[in-house]
Amino acid sequence: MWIQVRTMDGKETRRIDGLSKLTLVQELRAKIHEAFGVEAERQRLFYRGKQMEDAHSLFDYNVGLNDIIQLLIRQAGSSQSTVRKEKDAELSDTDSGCGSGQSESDKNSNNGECAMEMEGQAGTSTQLDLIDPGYGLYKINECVDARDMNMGAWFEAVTKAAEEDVIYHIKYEDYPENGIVQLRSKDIRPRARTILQWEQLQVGQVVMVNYNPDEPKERGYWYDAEILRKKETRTIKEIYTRILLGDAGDSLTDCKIMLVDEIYQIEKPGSAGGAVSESPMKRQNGPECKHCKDNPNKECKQCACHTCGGKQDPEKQLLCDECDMAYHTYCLTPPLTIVPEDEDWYCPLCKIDTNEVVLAGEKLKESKKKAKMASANSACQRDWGKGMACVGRTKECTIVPSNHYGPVPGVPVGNQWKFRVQVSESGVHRPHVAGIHGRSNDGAYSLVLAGGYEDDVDHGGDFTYTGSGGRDLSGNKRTAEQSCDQKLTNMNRALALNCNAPINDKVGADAKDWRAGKPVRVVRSAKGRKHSKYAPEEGNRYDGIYKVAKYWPETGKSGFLVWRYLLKRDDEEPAPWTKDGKERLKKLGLTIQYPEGYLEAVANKDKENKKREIEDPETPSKGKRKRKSNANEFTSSPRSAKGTPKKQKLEAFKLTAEQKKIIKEDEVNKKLWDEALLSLKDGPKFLLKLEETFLCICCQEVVFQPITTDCQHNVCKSCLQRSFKAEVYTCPACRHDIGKNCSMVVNKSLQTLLTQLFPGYGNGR
DNA sequence: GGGCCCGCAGGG
DNA sequence: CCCTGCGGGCCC
Repeated sequence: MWIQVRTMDGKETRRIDGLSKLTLVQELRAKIHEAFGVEAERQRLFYRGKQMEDAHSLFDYNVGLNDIIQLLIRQAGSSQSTVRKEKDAELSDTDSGCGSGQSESDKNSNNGECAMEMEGQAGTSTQLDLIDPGYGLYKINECVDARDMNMGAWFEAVTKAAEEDVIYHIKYEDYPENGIVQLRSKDIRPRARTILQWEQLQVGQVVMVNYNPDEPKERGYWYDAEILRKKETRTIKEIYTRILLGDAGDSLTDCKIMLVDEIYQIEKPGSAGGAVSESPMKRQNGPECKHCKDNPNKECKQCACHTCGGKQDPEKQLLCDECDMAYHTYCLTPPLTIVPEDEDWYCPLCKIDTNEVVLAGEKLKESKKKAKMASANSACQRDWGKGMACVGRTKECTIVPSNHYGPVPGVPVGNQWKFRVQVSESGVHRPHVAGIHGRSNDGAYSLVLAGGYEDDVDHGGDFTYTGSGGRDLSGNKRTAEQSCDQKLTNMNRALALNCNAPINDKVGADAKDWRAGKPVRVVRSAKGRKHSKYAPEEGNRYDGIYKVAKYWPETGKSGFLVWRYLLKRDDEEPAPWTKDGKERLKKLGLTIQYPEGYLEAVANKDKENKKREIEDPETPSKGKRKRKSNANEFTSSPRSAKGTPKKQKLEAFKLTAEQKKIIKEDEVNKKLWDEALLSLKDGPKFLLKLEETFLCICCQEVVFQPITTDCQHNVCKSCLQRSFKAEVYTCPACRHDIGKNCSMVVNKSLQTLLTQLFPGYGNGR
């Protein structure tokens, strides 16, 4: 498998090949060193906002195919705090220290960066008299938020002094030990006090959110963030953001915000007019200690004395230099009477037992789901996850719902994909492995012919198909020999329901009028070539709509009962193996599709193998040979795919006369239509263009019940209503004032067209 | 070539 | 949550 590594500033992105799911972060670092020339020690790696630690694998972090990992480059020869920080990062993961994985050095990071003026006075300072220094935007004793220069998070602070309007002397309310810190005015702003409602949150907006880079599911510190996506269903509300780490442009992309009802508006400098002396409601940071949640009355062996758990006598607690645990001098055996003067002190556990295994085991303590996975239990010697067998989807078809019958708009008969996961992404056949997609009390939407059952007969225009089940799949298998009778349940029942006849689970049924049955999308896989000459040469091909003409139980070759189905083709688009069909494929310029970046990965692998063979020509191990032949097999086909005639004129997408008429009627969207219609020449791709053109900015799907605004944007009626409910009366796309009294008339012409071109797309909305 | 066995996705 | 499954790569 391969991934992308991108520098934090987004300026450089390189792909890293030859990875497996079991690749460790330290191994990845070596490859990044090769690709970027950045030594492992200088790399800070983030995946979905989470910092990656050496001992873990890509699988541990759920890194998927072609995902992006962000690289933050440490300055070479940076101060001790860097080293310290790295140690903390490791500890944060073992959960041995304090806090929600937010290291002590982060909080103190101003130490090295800013001049400090120690002031005897401690404690928080609210309700003090505001003093106007005579210049600048803030008064003395004003409640502000101040940025920590190293981590980029904002903390509640109070101004203590000012020099001109450039430097403010501030004091962090929760970190009196930091003393007085000098900051420039750009790193200070009025204390956040406005919580934004869900409806007020818009894509592109920059707000202040709570986020924890080490433990994204936990409460953390307060960062500025740009909203990238909003997702809302009946039960969930999700916001994905780009976390901004200071003003150097560093950011963490695709960070999911857990606390969506604690998102603050960013106050403009000077907006408080110096009026804020009483602090607004205190914002909550993540607890320093996950175990006791910072409860001072609770004993805690994690953040307080590791022996007694007591929090008293902090000055008598010794910190172990290995595990960072604290021990009262008097809780040790034998007790110490004085604090030792040595630089390093190791606790009894670390001194005796430096075995890391326990810690490593703790590290791998993952989510419940992961714990149940086979790879977590079995010792798993074998490598896996290098290829396309275990990858997840990177896209999802939203143009039609998953229970959609009939063709998927924009996917012509003859469309071909290398892997099943791509077929799933396209929406044509969603299950990853299963042959039938359906619901047992509704019907089947699609099936795949892959030669998995050898009693199946394929004549192209019709074929017989065998149901699923009746196999012993224990041992985590996906297929096996028939070992018991199949039942007409689950997917078998679903497929039977497509037949135009009352359901019968005893003897099956014949359709009265087979064409009147529910449509099934049929995909043929190259695996079916063993038995069928209609199977494609490579990958999986969409062959159009079939109907279930009849189904019946039968004793299969195995001797067990199986359910069998006769399907007949009923599609106007010609089948890919017919003369017409072949011509059409040419006209549409259809070629097999590979996952993004797949061909490069194969090419790189090929190169690697060749190189290895030159370096080591005498001992080509069996494994190497095999891999090489595989790679060649892959690379040869794409070449022929690329060789398709380029100048061949593509068949344009055809709109009906009526559709053309309605487009003219949709005058308010003339500009958009004019541009979209230019893509008619691209055939089925026209629909993709349309999808893009009429995407609702709120829900990120094709607009449903569209309202066309004066500013010529199209938004779903329900999305706009939601916005109005929150008393936001501006266009979600451009902020143009729509007016409270907007009548919200649905653009009927547009709705008619979209329904025709994307049948069923609004179902369930 | 063939057995083995992994996560993902979906339904129930 | 659990169960199922006409993929697909590893390794003998």
